[in-house]
Amino acid sequence: MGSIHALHHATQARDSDASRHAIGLLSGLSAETRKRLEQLIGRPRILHRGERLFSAGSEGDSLYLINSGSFKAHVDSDAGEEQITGFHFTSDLIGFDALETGRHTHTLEALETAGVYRIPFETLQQIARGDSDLQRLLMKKISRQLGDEHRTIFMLGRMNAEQRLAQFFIRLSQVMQESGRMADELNLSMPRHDIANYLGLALETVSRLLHRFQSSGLLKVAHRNVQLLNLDGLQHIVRKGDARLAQAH
Amino acid sequence: MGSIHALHHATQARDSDASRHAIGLLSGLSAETRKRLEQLIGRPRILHRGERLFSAGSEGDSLYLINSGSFKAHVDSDAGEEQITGFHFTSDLIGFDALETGRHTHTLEALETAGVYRIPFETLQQIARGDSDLQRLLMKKISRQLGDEHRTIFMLGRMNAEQRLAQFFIRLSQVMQESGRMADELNLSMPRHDIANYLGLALETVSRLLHRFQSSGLLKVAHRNVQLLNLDGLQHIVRKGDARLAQAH
DNA sequence: CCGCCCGGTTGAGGTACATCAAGGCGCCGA
DNA sequence: TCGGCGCCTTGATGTACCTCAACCGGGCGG
Repeated sequence: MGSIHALHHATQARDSDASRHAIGLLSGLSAETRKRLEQLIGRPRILHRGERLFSAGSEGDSLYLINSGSFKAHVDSDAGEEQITGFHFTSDLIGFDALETGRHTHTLEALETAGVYRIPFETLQQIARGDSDLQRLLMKKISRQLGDEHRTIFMLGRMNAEQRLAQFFIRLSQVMQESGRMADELNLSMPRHDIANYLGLALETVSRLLHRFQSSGLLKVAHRNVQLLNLDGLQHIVRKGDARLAQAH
Repeated sequence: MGSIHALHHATQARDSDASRHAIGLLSGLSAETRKRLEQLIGRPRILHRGERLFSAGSEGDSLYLINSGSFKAHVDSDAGEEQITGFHFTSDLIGFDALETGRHTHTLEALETAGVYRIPFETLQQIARGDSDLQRLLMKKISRQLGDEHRTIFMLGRMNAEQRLAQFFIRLSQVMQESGRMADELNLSMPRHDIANYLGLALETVSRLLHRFQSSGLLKVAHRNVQLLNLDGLQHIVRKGDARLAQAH
């Protein structure tokens, strides 16, 4: 799911703090490289809900570092059908998809007010030429995205509805942990419609499953706030594909 | 589908010729770089059907250039369920998935006898440091894979069975064209089971659809040989999701 | 040349999900 | 305070596809 990073910030940091936060992701790099990167990126661009960072088919020669907020990435058919390929959140690096042809293969749309740094790819690569750590970091980020998409493909190809939703929450929880926040409370930044679309389900199915999960004591849902009460149980569903087994234990 | 490159070679070239072919994919690079690469790669490793180039979870510090033959890439659940994420064929560069953590996220298995060059990633990157064309080539290859996986995700999330199979053949046909061969005759290197798995369908469904496509005059299937008789019709199915429209015209 | 086995086809029946349809609820603006 | 409108929930029905099961045919070993 790209990095399935689509959570609300409970607190919105001041711009300067937030900036340091996202750029901090580039730690481990030499002071020299960091300095050059900081000069390169300038001020973040602000987007509001529904605004597009870029669209499928548009030209792209840059990467974008998400400083705050969240995005959905989607591809669209000629008929205008949309399929969300992943969600992205603070510290994600996006835009790799334009590298092959110079045009983006998917669209990135803000789920809430968000800020991103634009990083011209050519310049970034010049800097990377002199810093193998940065080179490695870039490869890691793009490789991670490949891994995320493999997981998404597995989900869509082999999992039933329960497994999909359970895995969705588990991965959101993991992302929370990685960014150092509570892993058992989620504030979803996307509507049910987008969750369903991402999972390849009808939104009614998602709604019913949420109800069932709550009845099973797996989680507690209030609007877009979700308390994860039994992560083991969710994990159990993903493995066995049967919710009844989860509450049995 | 990675590059959905899984076709038989109608003719098997001599080793030296085949080698030149795959390495030829690196054309556009400077003579100096090509020379260094050719020194780097040595002799190809030969794998037979069912053998694994690498497995999910295993350590990986190299890329692999497919010189001949074809592979399926798949991820597996704890329960041993397999989901094919893509097919790869001659001239594909694979193994990017290990870059993030040093371990592969999926398994690559030969569909037929195949030869691959191993390219240690660290060394490759050193060479790339002095050659921005090679750097760009690497990025293009990995970016292409991202684009392929986006298409796969769309297929699994939004398309019905007919659309999936039609798209499968269209993409195989495109790959044929790119490698300069007849675009209307396919010699599949994978069994029905793998096609079905990749498309997220039961193999019986694939079998029935093949029959229907043949009845509609869209293609002619004999064992693993498939003649594409009406690519426009297939394209029509992908767009509209309704085979009856295809034969109507 | 025969028989087996694997990959593929064909058929009958079940089901997990989508679709269609009718509310409910919280939020915003008047 | 009251509509009105998104967003979500809940229920009733339909169906695309899966599952189970029998069968077919070609290739290969004996």
